Amino acid sequence: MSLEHSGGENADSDLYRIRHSLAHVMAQAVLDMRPGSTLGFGPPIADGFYYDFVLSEALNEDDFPEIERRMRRILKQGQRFYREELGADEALARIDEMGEPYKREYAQELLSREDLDGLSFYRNGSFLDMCEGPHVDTTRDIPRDAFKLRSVAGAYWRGDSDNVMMTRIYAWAFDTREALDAHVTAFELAQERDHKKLGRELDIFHLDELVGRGLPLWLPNGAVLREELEKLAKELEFRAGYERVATPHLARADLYRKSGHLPYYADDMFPMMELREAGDDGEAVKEAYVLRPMNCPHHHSIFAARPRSYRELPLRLAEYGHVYRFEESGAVSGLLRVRGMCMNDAHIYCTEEQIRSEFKGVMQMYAEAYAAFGLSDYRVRLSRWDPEDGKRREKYVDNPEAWEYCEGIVAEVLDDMEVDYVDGPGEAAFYGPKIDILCRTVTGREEQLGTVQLDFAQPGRLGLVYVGADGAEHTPYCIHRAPLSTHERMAAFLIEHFGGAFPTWLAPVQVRVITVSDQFDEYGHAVVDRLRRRFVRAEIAARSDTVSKKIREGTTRKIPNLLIIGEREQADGTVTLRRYGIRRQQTLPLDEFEAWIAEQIASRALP
RNA sequence: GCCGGAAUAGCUCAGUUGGCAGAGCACCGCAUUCGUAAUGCGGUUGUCCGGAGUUCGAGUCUCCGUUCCGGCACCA
Repeated sequence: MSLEHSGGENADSDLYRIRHSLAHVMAQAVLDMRPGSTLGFGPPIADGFYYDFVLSEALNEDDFPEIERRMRRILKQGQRFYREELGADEALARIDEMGEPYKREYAQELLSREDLDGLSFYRNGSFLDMCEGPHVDTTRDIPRDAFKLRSVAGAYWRGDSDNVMMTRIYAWAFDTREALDAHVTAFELAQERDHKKLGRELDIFHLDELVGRGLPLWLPNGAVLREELEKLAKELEFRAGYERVATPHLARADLYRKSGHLPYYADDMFPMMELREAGDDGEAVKEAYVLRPMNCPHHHSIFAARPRSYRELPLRLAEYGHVYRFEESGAVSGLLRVRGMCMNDAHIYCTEEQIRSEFKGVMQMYAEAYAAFGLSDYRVRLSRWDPEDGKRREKYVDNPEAWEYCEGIVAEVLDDMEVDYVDGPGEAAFYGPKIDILCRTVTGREEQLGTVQLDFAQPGRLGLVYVGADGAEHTPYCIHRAPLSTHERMAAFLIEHFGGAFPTWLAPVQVRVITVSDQFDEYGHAVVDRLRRRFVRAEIAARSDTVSKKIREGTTRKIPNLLIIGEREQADGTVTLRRYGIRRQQTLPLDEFEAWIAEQIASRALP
């Protein structure tokens, strides 16, 4: 059994043994219910375990109570775990007896790969598994009330889509019932922050079957988020010496042929638009266009539009560019994976000497942007090519020296800046290594947010050159970067990160005025007018509801600042401020509030 | 794309063996003019995801498709 999934637990720990043993117990229960099923892997994971099966008859979540019942019965029986070590031939014979084709495949691989003399097996009750262990002594050592089956899912044998699709049953497992309950409660609480749920409740985006899968409609509140993100990016990029460009969402297919994208990525693009013309021998394609899946060829075309001098470098071309990718149907999800998106893109054309400082500049931009969100829970990955991976080898530009050189530069930058990072072999772009910023969604899935990529291939392929100080032509390097990812993915993360309670600078509605009765609406409107004149997104709750009702409504909409206005406030020219999540409120002169909120917004203060 | 599940009002959901499509919230109207998380009364709201089939009769059963959810694979 694979021990790759240590689940954050030491393999010798009690919890690891419990989870690992429960996987066997669950497999025993499932095999009892579905005789003739065969086994894949069944490792412990971060919050429990799973086991993969090729089932003789499908199972679904309705079967969970029965599986759990059988598991508890096994635990009660106190089945002892027996370890047995067999020599290579004996082991294979044993697996054949078991009738486990996938276990046999893996056993053979282990025996050939790892110079092992034999393999170990564990038996408990009627269940026998090829497994390295360790396990508990008896099933009585496993708490009966600290596990819970979670979901049933499909998973390819050994993670390869060319292999059989197995059925994976996930379960939570802990060492006490309290730990399990705490985990389940935390999980359910996290579901409340799901960007799909909050996106609907807070009127941020809408998905319409008729518009198309993966093509979100941004509602007024969502459009504000986009604008604020774009404002932030433009400020950071302006200060860092970027120039803005604007380019069309589509291009002639020839552009993508020349860039080399088309032959390799046609399947991931929307189908080509072909303009046909009648001729002598029927219709012929006159022109073909593609919806662009990336902005680079457009920006490269701007670079190539006229002769470039080394004096212009580094040339930094920035654009929030719309791109369209035909993501596979099963991949599309909320705002996280979409088919039409708007990317915080830029391409930096530079000399070899400038690579390091430009890369550093982009890394600093990340740090500044993420600090503005208070986003600190992310991992940095150095994404390299993997020349060993035969299946993927063809997707990389074949130039081992360039790979080695560029990966060296990127690693050097990270080391120089003392950034902690994880290694990501096989995660590179086809044209070069990259640094990716990975964040976790509320459901625990890790996704790539920002990226910086060092491209040693495309400029040459497209014939981009600049004239150097020596009067000769040179090929520039290109850095592709998207620190703020796409609006879609960034918004998804920020919605979950803030649980929908955005800081004032980012909030769709920054201030809502609540009048105690409509006698004070006139003053309320005056307050709103003054705030709006300073570009504060303020509105008035002008309904004849009770104050309680309006406060409840403002709070459930997670509006950061509620202003209560009644007789006292009107008489004194003050407002009473009730901030989101803070029960204590304060009354202050309107002037003072105006200055305060302007400062909150300008400084992008966090709550 | 693959495995499993789901789709009923704007939202959350109920709908029995196939027999008149419902509730709460939201929305609209009227009354209320209110000081800190739901004022009262009344009303509107439907391609029961789409198409085909079975049936005297389909929200309910069957088939095909679409979309969504949980995963896997993919993510230039």
